Amino acid sequence: MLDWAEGDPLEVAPRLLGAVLTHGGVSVRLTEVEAYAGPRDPGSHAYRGRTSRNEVMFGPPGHLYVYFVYGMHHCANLVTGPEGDPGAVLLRAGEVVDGVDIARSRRPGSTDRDLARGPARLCRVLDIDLGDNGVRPELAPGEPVVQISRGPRVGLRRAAELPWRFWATDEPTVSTYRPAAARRTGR
DNA sequence: AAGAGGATTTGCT
DNA sequence: GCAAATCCTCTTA
Repeated sequence: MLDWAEGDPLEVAPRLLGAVLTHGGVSVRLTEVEAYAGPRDPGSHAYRGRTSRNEVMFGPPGHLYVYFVYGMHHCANLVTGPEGDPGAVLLRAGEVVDGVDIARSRRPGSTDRDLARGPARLCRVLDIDLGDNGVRPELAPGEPVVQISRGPRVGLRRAAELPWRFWATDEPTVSTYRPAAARRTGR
C-alpha cells in the first residue's frame, strides 16, 4: 500500500499532486508540494544528520514529519524515503474536498480558496500539530493532475535555487511564490 | 546555559 | 511593502 508514495522524494512529489489526504474530519486534494532530499539537500532539516526533531524522517515511509515554526505554525511532510534515508515531501497547499464546514470553522473569515493555501494553513485546516508527528495519515490517490509545473522552493535561505517545488498548473489553491526573507544582520 | 533563527501568516502603513 | 507575532530546536560555549 502507498507504494506510489514511497521512494525518491523527487519522484514521489509530482505523484502526490491530486492525492487526497484526510485528517481530523477534513479531506484535502494536494495541489502543491516540495521535495526535500535528506542528507544531500542543504535545505533539508535532515541535512546535518539525525536529531530529536527530524527523527521521524529517518524512519519508514508513509509517516508524517511535523515541525513547528515561527512560534505559531505547523508544517507537515510525508516521509517517502526508505528507512535510514530521510527523504520527505512538504505538503504546501491543497483544495478542501470534504469536511468543508469543519475546515471553515478552523479558519474563520477565510475564503474557501484560501483554506489550505499554504503549508501552515493546510495543517490548521486538517488539525495537524506536533502531536501528529510520526503518525500514518490517511492518504488516497485521486484524480491525476493533468499539467504539472515546477520551480524553486519557497522561503528557503539554503539551496533555494533547486527547482524542487511542484504544483498543479493554474490551480487557484496554489500558494503565491515568495522568495526567502533577506537577512537583517550580516551582509 | 544562553542565543539566534526559522520550509509562515497576517495585518497595518 | 514591511514587520510583528511567538516558541521550539539547534548550535555554540
